Amino acid sequence: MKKILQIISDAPLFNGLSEEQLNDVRQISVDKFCDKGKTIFLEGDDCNGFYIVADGKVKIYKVSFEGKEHILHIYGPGNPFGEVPVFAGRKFPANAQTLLKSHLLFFPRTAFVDLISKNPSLALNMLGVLSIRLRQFTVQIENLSLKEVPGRLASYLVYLSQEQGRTDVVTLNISKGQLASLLGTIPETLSRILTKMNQQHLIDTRGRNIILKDLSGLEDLAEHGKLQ
Amino acid sequence: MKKILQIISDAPLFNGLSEEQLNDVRQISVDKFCDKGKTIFLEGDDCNGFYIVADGKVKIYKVSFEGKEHILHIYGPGNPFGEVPVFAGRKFPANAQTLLKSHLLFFPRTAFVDLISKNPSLALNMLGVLSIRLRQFTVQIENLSLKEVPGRLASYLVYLSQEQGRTDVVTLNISKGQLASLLGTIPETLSRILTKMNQQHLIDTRGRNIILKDLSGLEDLAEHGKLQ
DNA sequence: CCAGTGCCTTGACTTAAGTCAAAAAAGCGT
DNA sequence: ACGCTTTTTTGACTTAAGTCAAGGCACTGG
Repeated sequence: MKKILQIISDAPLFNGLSEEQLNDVRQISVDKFCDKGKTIFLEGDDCNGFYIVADGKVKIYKVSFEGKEHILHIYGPGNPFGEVPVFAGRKFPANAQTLLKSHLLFFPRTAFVDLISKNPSLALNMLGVLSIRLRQFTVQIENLSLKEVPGRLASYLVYLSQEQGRTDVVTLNISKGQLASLLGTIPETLSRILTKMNQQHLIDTRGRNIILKDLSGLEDLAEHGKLQ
Repeated sequence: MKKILQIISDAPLFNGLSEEQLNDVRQISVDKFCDKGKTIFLEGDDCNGFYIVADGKVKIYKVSFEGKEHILHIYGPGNPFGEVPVFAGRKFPANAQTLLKSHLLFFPRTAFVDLISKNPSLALNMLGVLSIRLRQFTVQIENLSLKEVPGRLASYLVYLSQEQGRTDVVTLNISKGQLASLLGTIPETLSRILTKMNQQHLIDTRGRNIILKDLSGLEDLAEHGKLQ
């Protein structure tokens, strides 16, 4: 287990804070250890603070009345989540569950708000975090409403390629079922589209490794939308 | 034209600020008058500040490669927009255009960041604004990926009913074409669904006035999704 | 090594919603 | 009130993607 102060100082949210400020942050943090598959909160739950992933993986998701699930984000070490109700009303807007055994840091609402009020740079960092989220959501909404599933998948592969710094091959760090949910579709459809992309020599799937045989073709598909 | 100070003190973003702080805000604001249909910024444009609608109406939207448009928000007096790049990178994530002749207040980036650094309550207000946006986006994403168009329309009507404080009738303040774009569909589909809802005595459309004949039926549809 | 479980793929079918085209209705300025 | 433009509706058709059901694959633990 990494030292808490180390985790905190590595998190983008606390970037650029002084030693003293980091210590203040540490003072108010509370450790929480969760097994895989543990529900952290549910949509509509009252919120009295937010979390940062110290270790492990967490999914943030919505569920329809029929039980269908749409994953909004998957967060790993250093990522905060559940901040919305800290600043706007008191209820969580979505559900959170661990995908792996995880170590979380919990920051109680009032103590954190006090801290932000006293540290302008922490406030600006938090504004940055929320703004980046908003930007990501605009992309997600654009994908959902203006692109078809092949375009969304291509976008995701291109994004992974940038994320992992490779143009030849990418590795999925989630299951294909979860990927389907993240792309706003179902596993069957995702599977069929992967097959089609294989046939058209855009990619070559090897389990969770996907060989990018035609990155510019994928970029094109991500932009213009139509497959085949 | 309302006095600038009045507009500023009415905006939720500046709620609870002192007389002096409001004056500081006013000092850095720049007036901008736009005709109807004027593009304020385009996705990818460099940003050096954000706006508040003083008067008029503005749409924030994304455009697909084929030119199809999805409206993310429609903002009226008191609403800020274009804040994302102020705190996260420098480019606008979407397009903005006036729907009416409008009066905007522009806040230059650096001056505003200085102001926020000195006024914790302004920082908290801005965090609140961004958090509310995030919450709205989670609802939009849920609607797009987990509900069909009838469910989205029903949600919107229920929302309007709450917004306008009436359970018997609501008034659209945008065209049906714009509503279609806001719901992530096209005018033809929206029109067909309105006809169906009429047939099932859920509503009764009278131009831009929609009589809610069965609000609980609409709530049910918004929740469970299926029409007919 | 084999059974068992969960994950992924494939096939046949259904359906929601998009496209294209045209008509009808509603607004708007003169 | 008139003609013009824009918005909305309707119809016939196409298509992307969902549903349901079955089968294959792959990893796990005994």
